[in-house]
Amino acid sequence: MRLSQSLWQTFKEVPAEAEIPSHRLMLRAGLIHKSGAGIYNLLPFGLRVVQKIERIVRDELDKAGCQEILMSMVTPGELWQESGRWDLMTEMLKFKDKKNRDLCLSPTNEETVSDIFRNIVKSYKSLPATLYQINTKFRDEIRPRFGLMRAREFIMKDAYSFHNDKESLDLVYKDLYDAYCRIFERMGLEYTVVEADGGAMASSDSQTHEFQVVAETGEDEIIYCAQTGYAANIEKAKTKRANAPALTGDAAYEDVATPGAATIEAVAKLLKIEKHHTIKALVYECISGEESKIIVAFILGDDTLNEVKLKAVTGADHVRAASESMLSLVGLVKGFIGPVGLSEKIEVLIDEAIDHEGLYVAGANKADFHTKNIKPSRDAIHAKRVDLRLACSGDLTLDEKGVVAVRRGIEVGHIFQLGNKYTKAMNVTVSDVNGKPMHPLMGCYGIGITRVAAAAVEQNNDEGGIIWPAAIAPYHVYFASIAKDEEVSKIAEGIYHELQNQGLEVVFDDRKVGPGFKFKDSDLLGLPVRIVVGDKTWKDQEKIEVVWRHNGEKLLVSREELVGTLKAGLKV
RNA sequence: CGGAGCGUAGCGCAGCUUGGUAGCGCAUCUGCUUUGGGAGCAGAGGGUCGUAGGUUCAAAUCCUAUCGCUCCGACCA
Repeated sequence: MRLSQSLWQTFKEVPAEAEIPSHRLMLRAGLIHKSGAGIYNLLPFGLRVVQKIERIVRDELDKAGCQEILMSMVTPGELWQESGRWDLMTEMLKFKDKKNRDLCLSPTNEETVSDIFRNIVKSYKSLPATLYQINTKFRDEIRPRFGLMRAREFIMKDAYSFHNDKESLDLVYKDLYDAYCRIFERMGLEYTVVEADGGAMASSDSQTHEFQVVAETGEDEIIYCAQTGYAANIEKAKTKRANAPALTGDAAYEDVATPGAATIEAVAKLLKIEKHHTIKALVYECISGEESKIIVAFILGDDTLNEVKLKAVTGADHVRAASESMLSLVGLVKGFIGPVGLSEKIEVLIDEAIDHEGLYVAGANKADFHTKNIKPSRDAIHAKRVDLRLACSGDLTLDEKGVVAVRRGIEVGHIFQLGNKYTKAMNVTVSDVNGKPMHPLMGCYGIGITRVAAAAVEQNNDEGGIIWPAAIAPYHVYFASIAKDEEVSKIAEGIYHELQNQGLEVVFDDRKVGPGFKFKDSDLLGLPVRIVVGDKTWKDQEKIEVVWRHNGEKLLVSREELVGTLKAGLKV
């Protein structure tokens, strides 16, 4: 590919809108172009990256026995009404056609694939079956951001499997898990597989894993233990607190005056105790459908509540902190809420990190008073013990064999066991061995293709620009011809053709610009290797300069050695 | 949806306080000279100052409304 005849423009200056490295660099390197909030066009080099990613995904999924299909991007609303998600999926872009029929742009495709499946598959003998597609998705995110990282329109690979029983689902789930590992390994990305929360997609107790590309700018927090290998999304992570023993004894509880001490900080200071010897009350409004109820959650004074866990425990669709007016409505005094003397009508949860036999200080349920020597097993008998605390750096794993740390990650893949949630809702049945209808079990498996491209840049860049892993780089070689001499220019032309004939993907920079300009563009675009043919090195020693982008290693090779050197380094 | 900020040439910005001929750098085009880390000189093209009202002799500038974009939060498979 000749740059002199290509549509490619790089930018020295960064568009003000771009905040994170991948977004900045992809704009500057001329890979993408923005049309609107969260809506991007892929330019030639950007598209090639996406195609490279897709090729790896297809290859591994086909090997894993999946079949590719292509589902319509526009879906009839009735399918979503059937599954009950028409009103639940708030980020779905809905519209009507000329005949006033409901339609939407697919944010995901469980409904469509179920519809296909129920119309085609009749027997248990056809199972298991796994279908996938690589297609554009549209999610009308409340806040799109970071370029391709969280765009509204994006390309996703989504796969769906159908099974007769749990064993079959487990097997295919494992196959896809392994395929995903191979996919991200082949792409040259540093990733972690973490346990995750099923969220709105599946129930919270179903098996689900996220594939997270490790990067500082990631939107997700991951709890990771180097010693034991434990890894989980912080939303899901279960850990143990380290070194925070409770006070012990048998003293009866008693109220103490704590005027104005409405925060844990103030109470601990006033009573000269550790924060983890206090119990903090958090009041939440838990909303399920039309109904909402008030729940009081107790956690240790210096812990943070994990709202995803709360949501899972209460089975609510949404949880949110209760407003002050709601507190007074149910007779709670903000800043002085505690388990003793609390109305039995209020549902109470107590975190497992609180020692049931320990002694704690908590609010006395009246202004300016706290209660000390509260022993949960004796004094908080209405409270249901559940895991609510947000894991944090320094915690121990549950088996106490390792210490965990927090990392940030970009979720590039997510696999779920859906069970029969959708096959039931959509009435998908096949005949079982006895000829009776049964609802197959489902699994679903996603990879954000365009997000992978952004994540790869996020993980691999320096001051000069992008450093593409060879497997997903738009081209293999950046060939800067900086020859002025006509003879040497001809040699460069010859080398360009030779490389192409050898199957190497070459960007031939034959533009009439200075060498510095070409080197800067080369670094910015970030192809794995740059070669340079110039008058000096060629005329003096008939050598070609080879520079590897990832480590800056520079060497001079002869024309005979060139192809071998490149192929060995690129592993192609 | 709550909070903050920004809309002036393709990109980055100045001008706005105190109303009076729309500017700078990069990019683009032409010519000449250059060529191993974003070259130099000379010249050129490109903007109804987001949009719509209003105030005024006069609005990029003041007022009102509206649209768009970005960031933080809420939210998010």
